[in-house]
Amino acid sequence: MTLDFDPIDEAATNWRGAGWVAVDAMTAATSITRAHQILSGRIDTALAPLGLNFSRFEVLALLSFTKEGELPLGKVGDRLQVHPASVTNTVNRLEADGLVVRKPHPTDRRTTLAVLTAAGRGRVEQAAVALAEIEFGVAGLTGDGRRAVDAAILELRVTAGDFVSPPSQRR
Amino acid sequence: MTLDFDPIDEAATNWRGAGWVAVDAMTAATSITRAHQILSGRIDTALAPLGLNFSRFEVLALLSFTKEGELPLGKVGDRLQVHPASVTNTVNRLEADGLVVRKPHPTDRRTTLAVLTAAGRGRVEQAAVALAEIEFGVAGLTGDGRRAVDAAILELRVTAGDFVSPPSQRR
DNA sequence: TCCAAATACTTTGACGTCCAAGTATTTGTT
DNA sequence: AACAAATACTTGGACGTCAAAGTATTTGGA
Repeated sequence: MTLDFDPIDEAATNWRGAGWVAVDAMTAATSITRAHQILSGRIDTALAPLGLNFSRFEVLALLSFTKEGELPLGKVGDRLQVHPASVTNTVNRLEADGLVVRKPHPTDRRTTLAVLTAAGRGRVEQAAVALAEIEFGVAGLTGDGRRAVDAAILELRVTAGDFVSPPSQRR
Repeated sequence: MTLDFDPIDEAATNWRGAGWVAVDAMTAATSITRAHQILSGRIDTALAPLGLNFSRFEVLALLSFTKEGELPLGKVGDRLQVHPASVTNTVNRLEADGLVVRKPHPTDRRTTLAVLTAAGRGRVEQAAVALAEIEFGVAGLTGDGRRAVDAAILELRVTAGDFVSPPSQRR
């Protein structure tokens, strides 16, 4: 199923031939889409033996960075930039697997906390190792390539309103 | 819901603090994931009034580049690098909207052709204009940024086995 | 104090993607 | 010629995501 030509390059040629504009924008968008497909596949494959996927892993990792290992569900969504319904769904699964527990917020009864269990803490450590081993799916990207991608996408994220001020000290 | 810090930068700091390795790989992977979210959202928003999403648009565009406006479903999947089941699903919807018609292959009865209808051809032209107007969601990426992203991700796609030989004449 | 508006989360439903299995047809070998 | 293997597509099921609506609780005025 491997092609003997670059499908994105091919698409660009076709677009120009059809007289369509914004070809460079199209190739950039298509490249990013394909890169995401590749990463997502590699990462999910690496995490599957641990019963995790990237979303679930991200939640566990986020919790593990907090002092108490707990965070309101809403905060989780904000940090990871995912829809509230997705947070609910992800936490449901983590809870079913005993990696996280829901706990009422001590003072605000609207709020629910996700709390990392001991099992969850162990699991996230394993997962971090597994992901480091496959370099988060970006094996194939040199250090320069990674920096270039980060820098370019930073512009994109700023225009999307991900955050207001430029990071104080970006390496 | 806009944060006052860069969540990816924040994550990198946390990872280093936890003593986890492959931090640069993590940020690259996270950047790409977030970029995909942003693009996908912008593109789907632009296409929604036309009753399309990016997948459906890609199929129509691909068909429109062929001489006869038709292609076997399998070829569509190969070119767009999506799962056969997804092609079936996408073509089902396009067919329900009258943008495409299924036709038996003249000589191989296993094969089904997707054929662009007149309505489909009109729709894809409109969609191409709509997408050019929003620059495929990559507004915010400079020309340099787009080239950097293309080049970096090309390495990634090659290691993923997307195609065998480097493109003969990549601009 | 009272109540409309905001906030936090869940539920439901529409889609999309992939995998695995199933059906039909063609190829390649013996 | 016969048949196992490969190819092409569809189906069904498990998951994931998002939008919109629903429930509960807190906030911020009037």
